[in-house]
Amino acid sequence: MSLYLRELQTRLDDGQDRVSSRELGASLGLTDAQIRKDLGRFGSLGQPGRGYQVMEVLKRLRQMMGRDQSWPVVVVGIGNIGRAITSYGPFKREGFDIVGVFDIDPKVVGTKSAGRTVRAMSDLRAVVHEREVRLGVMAVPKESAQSVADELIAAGIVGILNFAPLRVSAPEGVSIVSVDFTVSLEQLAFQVWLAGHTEGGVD
Amino acid sequence: MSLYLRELQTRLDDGQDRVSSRELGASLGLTDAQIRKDLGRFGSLGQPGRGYQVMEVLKRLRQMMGRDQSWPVVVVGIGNIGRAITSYGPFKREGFDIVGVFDIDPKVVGTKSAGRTVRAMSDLRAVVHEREVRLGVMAVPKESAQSVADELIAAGIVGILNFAPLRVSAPEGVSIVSVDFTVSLEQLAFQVWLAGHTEGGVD
DNA sequence: CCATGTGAATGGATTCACAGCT
DNA sequence: AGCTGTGAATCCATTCACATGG
Repeated sequence: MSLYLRELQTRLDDGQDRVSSRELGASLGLTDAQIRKDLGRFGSLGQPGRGYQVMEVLKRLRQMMGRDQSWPVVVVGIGNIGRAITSYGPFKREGFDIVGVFDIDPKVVGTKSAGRTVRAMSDLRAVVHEREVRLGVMAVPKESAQSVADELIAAGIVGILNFAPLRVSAPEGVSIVSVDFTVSLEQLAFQVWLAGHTEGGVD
Repeated sequence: MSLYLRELQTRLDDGQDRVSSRELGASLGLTDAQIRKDLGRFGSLGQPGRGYQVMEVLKRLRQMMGRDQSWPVVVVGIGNIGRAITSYGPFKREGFDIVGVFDIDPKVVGTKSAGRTVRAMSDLRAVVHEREVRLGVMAVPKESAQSVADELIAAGIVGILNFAPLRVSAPEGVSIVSVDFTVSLEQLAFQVWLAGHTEGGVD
């Protein structure tokens, strides 16, 4: 769904002010009817015969998705992935503000990552409360993932972006979204494998 | 679907030799019927009254998904994400073998990443042909993403794992899987936002 | 005439329910 | 009893088709 935001933003940057469902569909790989259904959920924004006004829709979409505000974020686990995350440029532009980076390893605490000093987990609760942080990015090895998740939740975090290759469990009211590189690569390998085995015809 | 592989592998490592659809469902967040339907697609592997033999299913699943072989992989773009990828441990275990790392930036070419020397794009074709590589990981800025993708495809790559925040287009027969951190974070933010706004009741 | 919004139709996936095996 | 495999029923999402408005 946030793909809409990206596409509309791009078109706005290009100076486009109106767009039809057919155009959007072509860019996003969807049918025009699908676009209209999706946008229709946020109210009637389009003008029959003219299409949608990019700026209007963008504004409304951000509003509806709570994206008209800036989201403070904490990052836990400053290994290779954690460093990549803390220095990932696009976040800021999209309204995500990294307000603290943490690690459980005392050897890492005190070092810098993308200009930010890595803090100890004992500081987590204070930062979360002070900055009213609701989102946390967790880039730790799978062995410590569940316990770190528990710490995050205990500190008041209610949404975790998890990079560890396992399903972390969380109580009702806490959202988890996982990114798993291996799973993504496997999906890709499967698609490729399928493409190479369907020409011959599977049963 | 590859979540099955991961879960079953974990259970095998724990010394478990049989598993029921209900157990698997609980771990993966699916119903038992769903598990049976899915596994049933690969033939009748379960024994009524006894469940599934973990090793059997694992073997069969790998076979059916083309995962009984090792997949050579090239990585293009040795920035923060590229480095995280090249040093990401779980890949090797799951049968993905990084056989070459590349970058378009001459300043990066010749440096080392996770023990591997970064090579110039001009070497790409030779490596792909020699090692019969079909999969490529692309961790480059979005400005160069499409052109790098084209180079990969021209070199013979038929599956690209894309980390750039845009839809790269590819000809028929080439698979693209995208990982977009911002989109993932936005999904999370949306879920959290939703959870905080549905108790009060949306229209 | 072009494009939206929306009820109806379609298709696919998930769930139910149960027969049959151990 | 416990659990699989599978047709039937159900649900959800996408697509179609068209009436309506610019």
